[in-house]
Amino acid sequence: MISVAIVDDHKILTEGLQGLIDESGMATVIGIAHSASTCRISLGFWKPDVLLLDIGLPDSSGLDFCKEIKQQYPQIKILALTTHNEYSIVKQMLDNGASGYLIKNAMAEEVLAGIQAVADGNTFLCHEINLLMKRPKETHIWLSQREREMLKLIAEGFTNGEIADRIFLSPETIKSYRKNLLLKLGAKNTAVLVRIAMEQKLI
Amino acid sequence: MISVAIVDDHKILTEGLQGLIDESGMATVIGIAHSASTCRISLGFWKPDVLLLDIGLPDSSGLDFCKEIKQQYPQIKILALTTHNEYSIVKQMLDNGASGYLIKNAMAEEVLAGIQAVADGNTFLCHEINLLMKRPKETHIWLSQREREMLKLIAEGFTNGEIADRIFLSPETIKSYRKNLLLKLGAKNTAVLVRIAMEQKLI
DNA sequence: ATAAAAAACCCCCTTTAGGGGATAGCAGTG
DNA sequence: CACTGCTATCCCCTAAAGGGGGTTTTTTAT
Repeated sequence: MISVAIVDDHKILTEGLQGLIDESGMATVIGIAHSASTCRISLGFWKPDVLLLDIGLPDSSGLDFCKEIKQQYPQIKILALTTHNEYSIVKQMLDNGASGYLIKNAMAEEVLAGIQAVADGNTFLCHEINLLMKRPKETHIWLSQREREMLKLIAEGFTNGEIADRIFLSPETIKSYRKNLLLKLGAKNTAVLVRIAMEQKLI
Repeated sequence: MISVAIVDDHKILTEGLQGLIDESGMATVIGIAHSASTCRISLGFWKPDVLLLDIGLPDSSGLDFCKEIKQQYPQIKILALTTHNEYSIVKQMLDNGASGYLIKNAMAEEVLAGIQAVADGNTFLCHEINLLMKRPKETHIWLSQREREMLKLIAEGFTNGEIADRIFLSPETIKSYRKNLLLKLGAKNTAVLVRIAMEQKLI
């Protein structure tokens, strides 16, 4: 019997999940938390095999929280359960140690299949996410650390000069990065750049 | 007994909701749809008293769908059930005919209270949304039709001149709108303008 | 009735962004 | 070893945005 813990602030969803998992016979829910902080306290007691983790938690990003849990409890398999179907979010989640990724409109069967798969040490992606990740590389936008940093500063309204001062680079360098970002994201100008960045959840 | 229909693409959530409502004794779920199109077909047969409606449907915006349903079936009370806690979304939903608004991290009791309230002809907002809507007017951002239109065109990357051509106005007028938008949203430049617009779901 | 708003328009001037290049070190990979 | 990607730098020039004013008409709400 696989022990499962759930962290999600959608209370109705967690109740539904609990019923679904407990009735499956293959796994049992040993704990539910509605925030990262309460989960942090209880996780040591629960010691679940699998943790179902949402990203939009009220007090923390599931992305950071995933990394944190994996460092403290490397044996716990993390199965992301979110509404996000953007490449950058999925990639970050997997990079941060998640063993699987489900989107919330997945079928109930996929949740159970995912729990089974990650408990067995495999990686599991639900159908829609699997299709997303298998798309040719060119359709995915992926930026370097510096580029993401730049993008954040641009979206915060800093000019090239201000960014240069802030991160101790030449304004001309910032200009180059900016041009490159426009190219990479296929944006005509800053307005579109910021829009795409937010749509793709790059910032 | 209040008859309830649910439209939401999160299958696990709808199952949980169904159990919750059916067990309450005060209402019964007579239909579930996972998309606007399937709901559109079934709604005439179901004739529910209350419709629980999500916004992030795969094939349509719940905002538009709400207006559509209200026009065709004015007697059906619509209770929004979404993840969005932005003023503009709540306001648009209520303007489009919704009788109530719940966010998905609300307590189970609030869902039942909401169903009861809207079935009785009252307006119902869950606790968090009630607080949000009661905040002083100045903290809410609300734009005119023209301003929203402008904002969309700016976020699509059009320059003042291009926008002017497109909507047959003087480029100087567009400039004025732009300056005004920066003021209203408290944005330093276009990058911040677009970011805030997307954060507040104004576009 | 009258006061807000929304909607539309105009001028001057400065700053910032964008389009077009080009160069070069340095890390990791086949 | 060549190649690719990331980092960082520089120049020229044009286009666009932003800051500071200002006016008028129409619509909408009280």
